[in-house]
Amino acid sequence: MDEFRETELKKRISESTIRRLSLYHRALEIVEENGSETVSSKELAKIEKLTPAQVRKDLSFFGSFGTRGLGYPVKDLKAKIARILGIDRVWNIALVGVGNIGSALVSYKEFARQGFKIVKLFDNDQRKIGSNHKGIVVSDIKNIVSELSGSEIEMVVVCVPGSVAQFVVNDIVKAGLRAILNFAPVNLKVPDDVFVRNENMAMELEYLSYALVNNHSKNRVK
Amino acid sequence: MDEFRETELKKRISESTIRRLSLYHRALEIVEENGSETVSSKELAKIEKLTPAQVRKDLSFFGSFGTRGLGYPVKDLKAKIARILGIDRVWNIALVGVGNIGSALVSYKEFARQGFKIVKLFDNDQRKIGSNHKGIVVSDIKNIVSELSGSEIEMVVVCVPGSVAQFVVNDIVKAGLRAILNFAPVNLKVPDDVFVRNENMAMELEYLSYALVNNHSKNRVK
DNA sequence: CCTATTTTGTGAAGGCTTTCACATAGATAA
DNA sequence: TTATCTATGTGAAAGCCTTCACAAAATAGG
Ligand SMILES: NC(=O)c1ccc[n+]([C@@H]2O[C@H](COP(=O)([O-])OP(=O)(O)OC[C@H]3O[C@@H](n4cnc5c(N)ncnc54)[C@H](O)[C@@H]3O)[C@@H](O)[C@H]2O)c1
Ligand SMILES: NC(=O)c1ccc[n+]([C@@H]2O[C@H](COP(=O)([O-])OP(=O)(O)OC[C@H]3O[C@@H](n4cnc5c(N)ncnc54)[C@H](O)[C@@H]3O)[C@@H](O)[C@H]2O)c1
Repeated sequence: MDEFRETELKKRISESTIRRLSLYHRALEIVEENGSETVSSKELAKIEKLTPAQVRKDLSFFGSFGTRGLGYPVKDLKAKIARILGIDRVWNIALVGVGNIGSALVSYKEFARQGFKIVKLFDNDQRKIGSNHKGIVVSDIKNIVSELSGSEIEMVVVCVPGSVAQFVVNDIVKAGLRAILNFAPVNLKVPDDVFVRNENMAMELEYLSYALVNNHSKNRVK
Repeated sequence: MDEFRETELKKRISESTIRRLSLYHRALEIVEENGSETVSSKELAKIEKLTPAQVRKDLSFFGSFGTRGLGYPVKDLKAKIARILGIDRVWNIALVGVGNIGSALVSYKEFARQGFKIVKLFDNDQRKIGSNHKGIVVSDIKNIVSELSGSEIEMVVVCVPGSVAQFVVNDIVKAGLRAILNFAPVNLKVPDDVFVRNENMAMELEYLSYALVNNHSKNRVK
């Protein structure tokens, strides 16, 4: 039953392919709501502004999910992508730094619906420790290693200031966790077997700035 | 004086190069704080976990900024990258949807320090319209087209629910704006000359999920 | 001034990703 | 059953990006 696990495949799957799988999954939710039983690579591509060939190629790395002349079965493909991404289960998550952005994430119910459950909060502010956020009591950051070690938590969202993010991450690694979503604008140093994804909003604004200044339009006249 | 504007260069600059320029800029701030006058491609690469060759290649698209045997002048290179990215000025920004994530962004002072000034807020909730957030009175979304048209605002951050994001964006485009940072988990349809960057946190969590499930470690044993 | 050392800038090579294009297989209809 | 149509799956080609490797340029030290 492990036919989609990458470790058993010859080819390395690229990061962009995995990111697009997320998009296909999202697109399939839309198609499913519309009540369609099947969907073509062309339709999926249109929803996420990609090419049909890209969609087919990406999916083909993991198997033959479609039917020629018909397309892909919506429910089935969605389940298969969920399985590939590992989102056919619940992930328990801890969040460190219950400030502006941390609070916003805790209040966001959609994550839980998608199987990403924030179940533990940490902070170092005495006014916050012990207080209740959306049913979760904020723990003292001092205890993070012992509270995460051997717990059911496998991912951590880091929402602390950049100046302390590396220290917090060192503790997360010490506790044996291997997946970190980082909002602090710093490059975190972690061992090779720990996965870090960065959310860098300033970088996106800077990209927009560059695009405007350089008039990067696709149909600009020279 | 426009020697770094892409429209005047032969080569197309890749998206990844521009994103890395943001990283170099951030790294240069660290180096500058350390008091160094010059910095090598090796040092810059180390800070952002890239290769020295990548750093040199990226910079070489825009000119020869370094001195052989010595490295790059920190202050000067930082200014040059800022100019390339268009962040050697202030950008006035509007934010639509003053909810969980929108409020967090408004409260984030670092953006203003970097030249990204949120100067206008919009919402459709009567309880929020007219209220004051960090010194800005929330405007009614009904007036967005007229209030943005011809204003000093050139970028918009979209923090509304996915179900209404496209409608809000249609108005932003109608008002003549061409740069959007979108937090809603939908693929926005815009004309070719409008730039959209998406912040998709669920996608990053899904990538972490995939990495954990597939044990994607760089030094894993087969 | 000369030599050793450092580090840039850059063609070329290599590697990776996307797009192309079509054989293939199943659907649909008569 | 046969013909027609549709859309997949996939090698091959094209395109793009990163890494290599080294000449060139400048420093530093004697
Ligand atoms: N707020 C935004 O819109 C935004 C945007 C982009 C990036 N970021 C980044 O996200 C991070 C958080 O930003 P924010 O605006 O929420 O800041 P914030 O100051 O509101 O929140 C930070 C929280 O971390 C806690 N904290 C500080 N040191 C800690 C420690 N050692 N251990 C545990 N908790 C600690 C603080 O008590 C606070 O609750 C920062 O790195 C910031 O640069 C924020
Ligand atoms: N909060 C998070 O952590 C988080 C994480 C990932 C993605 N997102 C996305 O960000 C967006 C905002 O999320 P949130 O948690 O802040 O939601 P929220 O409900 O707290 O805020 C949404 C705001 O938009 C306003 N709004 C609704 N319709 C509007 C309209 N037509 N015009 C103007 N304003 C309107 C609401 O009044 C509200 O103030 C959503 O698309 C969500 O999917 C949020």
